[in-house]
Amino acid sequence: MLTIGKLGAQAGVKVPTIRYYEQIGLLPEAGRSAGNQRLYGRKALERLAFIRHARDLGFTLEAIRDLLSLSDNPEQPCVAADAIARAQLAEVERRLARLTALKAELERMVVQCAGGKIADCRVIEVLGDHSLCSTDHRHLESEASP
Amino acid sequence: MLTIGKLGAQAGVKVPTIRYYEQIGLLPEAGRSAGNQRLYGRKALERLAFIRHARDLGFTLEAIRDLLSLSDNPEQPCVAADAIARAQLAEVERRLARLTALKAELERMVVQCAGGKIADCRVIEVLGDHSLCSTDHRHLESEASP
DNA sequence: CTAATGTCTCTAGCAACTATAGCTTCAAGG
DNA sequence: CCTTGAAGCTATAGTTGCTAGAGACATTAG
Ligand SMILES: [Zn+2]
Ligand SMILES: [Zn+2]
Ligand SMILES: [Zn+2]
Ligand SMILES: [Zn+2]
Repeated sequence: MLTIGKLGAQAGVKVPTIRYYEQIGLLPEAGRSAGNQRLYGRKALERLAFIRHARDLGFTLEAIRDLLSLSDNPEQPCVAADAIARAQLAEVERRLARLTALKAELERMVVQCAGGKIADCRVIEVLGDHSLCSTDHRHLESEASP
Repeated sequence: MLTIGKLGAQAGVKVPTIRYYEQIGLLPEAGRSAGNQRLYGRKALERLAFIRHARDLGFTLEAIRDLLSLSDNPEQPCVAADAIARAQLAEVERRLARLTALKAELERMVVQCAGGKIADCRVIEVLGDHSLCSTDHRHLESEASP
């Protein structure tokens, strides 16, 4: 049996994060020691490692919640899980496209600046006027984190 | 003079967002009409467009605050502005590298799944075990938004 | 003049944590 | 056995960049 600190160290997750996952129902309520401290077994470690890895791959906690409940029913078909993964892949591809455009614009800005006064700075100038940009990089749809 | 709604429409920024920018001091307090409604001139529109464009390029509000105060001093040298832009470029490049790795892993997962039961699903399997990954895609340093 | 927008303030909520405060429990050394 | 320090507990508030709602006032079109 692991204390919360050991569990966190093994899974690479900070202690308050584990408590947060329990609070939002992503981890089941842990058993407690005589002194009211949480205790975890191998299953909890596996579940937490799953969460951690999925987070590292950019899945949202909502998606992870669904993936976990799917993985609790091993006899079901896996199409739903695959769909979640494909949606995540599509999301990553959209961000990649946008970031690639941003990178191009930022490089252009930085390269074009001759390094004089603010009044002549290309960085400031381009930031004030999107028509100086070479791509249409604007935020069209919503976008989430990492 | 523009009302807040017209200003937002011209700059492509939602009305509550403008009020939010004023609240956090990114926009100066607007003048008011007789009936206490905010009124904006050309300078406010330019400033808001600058903010919007910088946001679209991924700068944080903190960075934008600095850029704006730099652009208010046109006689100063522009090295500080260029440094902010270069830092943003570096940030974008780091995210790009990470997202590229994520994309590779997600593609591998999706392709390898044969589409049977959850118990045999490669997606679920890989999520539970990072050693099945081909790259080290983990969250090493902190990372900010889109 | 009335009805439909538009605007006002204020508060609360979103994701996914992180930090703080003030307490209790545990493990190890003397 | 006792003390000290680390680790654990709860609860609350803060982070970023907005967005949504309630309820009241202003403006404008017909
Ligand atoms: Zn410059
Ligand atoms: Zn642009
Ligand atoms: Zn599958
Ligand atoms: Zn992995």
